[in-house]
Amino acid sequence: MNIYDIAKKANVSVATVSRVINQSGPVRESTRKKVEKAIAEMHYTPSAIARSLSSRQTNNIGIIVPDIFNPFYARVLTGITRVTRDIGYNTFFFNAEENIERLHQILDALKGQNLNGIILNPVLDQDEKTVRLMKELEAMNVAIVLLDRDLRGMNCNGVFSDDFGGAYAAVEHLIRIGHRRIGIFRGPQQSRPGYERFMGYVQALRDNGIQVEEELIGEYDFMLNGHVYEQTKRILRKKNPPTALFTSNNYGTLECMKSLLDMDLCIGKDIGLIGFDDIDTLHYANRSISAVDRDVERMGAKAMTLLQYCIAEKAEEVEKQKIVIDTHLVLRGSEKCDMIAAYAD
Amino acid sequence: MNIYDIAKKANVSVATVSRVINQSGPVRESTRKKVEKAIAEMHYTPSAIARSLSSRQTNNIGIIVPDIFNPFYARVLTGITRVTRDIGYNTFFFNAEENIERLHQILDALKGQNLNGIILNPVLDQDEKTVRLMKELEAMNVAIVLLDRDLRGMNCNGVFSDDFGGAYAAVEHLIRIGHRRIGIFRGPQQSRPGYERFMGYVQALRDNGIQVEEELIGEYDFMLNGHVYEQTKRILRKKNPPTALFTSNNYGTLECMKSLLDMDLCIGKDIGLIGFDDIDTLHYANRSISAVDRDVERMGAKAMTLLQYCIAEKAEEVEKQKIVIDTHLVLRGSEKCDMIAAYAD
DNA sequence: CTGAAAGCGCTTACAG
DNA sequence: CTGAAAGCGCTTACAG
Repeated sequence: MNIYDIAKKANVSVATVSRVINQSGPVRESTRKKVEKAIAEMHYTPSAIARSLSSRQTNNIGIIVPDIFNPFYARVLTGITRVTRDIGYNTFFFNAEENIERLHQILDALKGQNLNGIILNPVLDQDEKTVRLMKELEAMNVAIVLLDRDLRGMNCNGVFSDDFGGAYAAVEHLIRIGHRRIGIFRGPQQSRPGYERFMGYVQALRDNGIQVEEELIGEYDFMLNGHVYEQTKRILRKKNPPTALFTSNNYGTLECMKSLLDMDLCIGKDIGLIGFDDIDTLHYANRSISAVDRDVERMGAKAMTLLQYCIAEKAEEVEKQKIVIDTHLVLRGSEKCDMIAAYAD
Repeated sequence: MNIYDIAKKANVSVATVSRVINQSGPVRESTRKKVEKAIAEMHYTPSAIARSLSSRQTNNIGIIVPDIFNPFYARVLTGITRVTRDIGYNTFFFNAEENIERLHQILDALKGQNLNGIILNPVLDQDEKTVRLMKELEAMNVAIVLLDRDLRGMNCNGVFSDDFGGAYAAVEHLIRIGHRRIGIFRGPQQSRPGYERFMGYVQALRDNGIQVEEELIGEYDFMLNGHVYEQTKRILRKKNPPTALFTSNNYGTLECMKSLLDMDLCIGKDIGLIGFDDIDTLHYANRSISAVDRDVERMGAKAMTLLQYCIAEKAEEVEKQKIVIDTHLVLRGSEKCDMIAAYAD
């Protein structure tokens, strides 16, 4: 069944049927009624495919995340779909699984899809092929918004969080309550969140006259693979161990916590700990960790809203926007350490 | 740029270009080379939309989950996309947010999309409108596979887990180590997982000559909304409280655990606890809970494989398949209780 | 092995 | 306010 069947049944032309369906152009009230009746009686649903082909508008967008299993991205997705559902967009979902080649494949396949826009959480912040593919997509008139992670070599719209400010606030707080030796597990330095969070740490130390010490710096790839677990042990075995630790994402926090617990250290007493990104599940286990938090669903929603704006404007002339979402420090006691309690204000 | 541009450039007809792109029909080697060269030089990507319209094959499928924020579904999604990526399908993602009206909207919108198939995790197991919409979709030749939850009134393919067997094994184990008074928080009884898991509990008790007691049964809607938290308190305040509790999903386990911890009870000592579905995060907090576990990614992958099979067969004559994935009991000590240690074998 | 042409189901100027 | 017709970019018998 197609638009011709409806036209015949309602005794009008397909142009008229199209007009009532899309509310494009004028239709006499009585004609509209007839057409609507025919549509209802025949349970007609217009073909989105045919519509897309002739109108050159798919109303589809693509969302690419690096790891849907990380609750952070599940939350982002919730925020995004909460907006799309209201504006009638459909969402193609892709999980790159933190694999750069997989991302390339996805982007390549997307070229033929005629999408209105893409929200991308890049796997790597620095990757020529990603940039090349994104530029091809952009040239095909698909709007692009970056989320959380940046993409060097590509000036484009994005929604990020105040990674620097969040880390700075956390470390500054640790200093204010008396910590002087603060360790950090930093993320990849070629990635915006990894770099900015580390810079926030460095700046907070400097502003308080504390030297940055190599041996208090651990590094990992933001994954859940035991790196932070091992490094936590190593860093605490040093002759002059830190009294507090700062981790750069939720996975790092989990591993660090596990490591401390396995060493029989009491978090918030024997050692202070603040993470980046809150971990809900821990509240139910009464093991909450202080954290730099942000409204992740809002980030997703903002990204979608920005994308929609870009699609509407379409003019390449429009200034690219970088939206930065605030973070806030949530303190729950895990930041404390008895060893330095005397200094606390 | 379209297929005509390529045809012109390669000095062949569009039919030939189409043949080399799709490897449909014979093409002389030298001709193929010419066409491929033209495609490469012009950076041509065929339009998936136009292709879909003329071939009546979108190669798109839809995935509808009730709540992407629940790690269970994030995992399912991982399993699904791990298969789709290999077979060139694109995935429309929808999050119903446990809202039945939202699901109806989604299903309705999907009618025009010409999907090859849908994997559905229904919001409710019993809902006439869902069934009606699914049947309409089925009539439009879209393949359907149910996941985890069932849909009454609809005979269709599905991938489930052995809810009954898993619950039975858990409760039987509790009995074997000496528990006689075992409480349960059961899920919605109109839902397959809710009902089957409760039946497993009932059967295990009966088979061991233990009476099912109303006052040891709590009920909730599988959501994270405080119901189980409150009921745990209430059930333990009874004159003759249970020595062990069984929860019917991961959210219930979290709330129950929190409630027990807030009452200063030591899980695995003062009271036994087994949940349904494992909660990874708790391992990092050294608060692991024994659980009925299942290979969720595999469930997702199986669902996608089954869907693919249905799409390929297409014949409505093919028998509907209900695949049931095994569960296994993972014991970590939380099931124990000192009060009944004497009975343990 | 290759091409001409109809058709997929819509939208959209254009004419009236 | 309404309709005839071209066009969106492909695929697919059919003919040769």
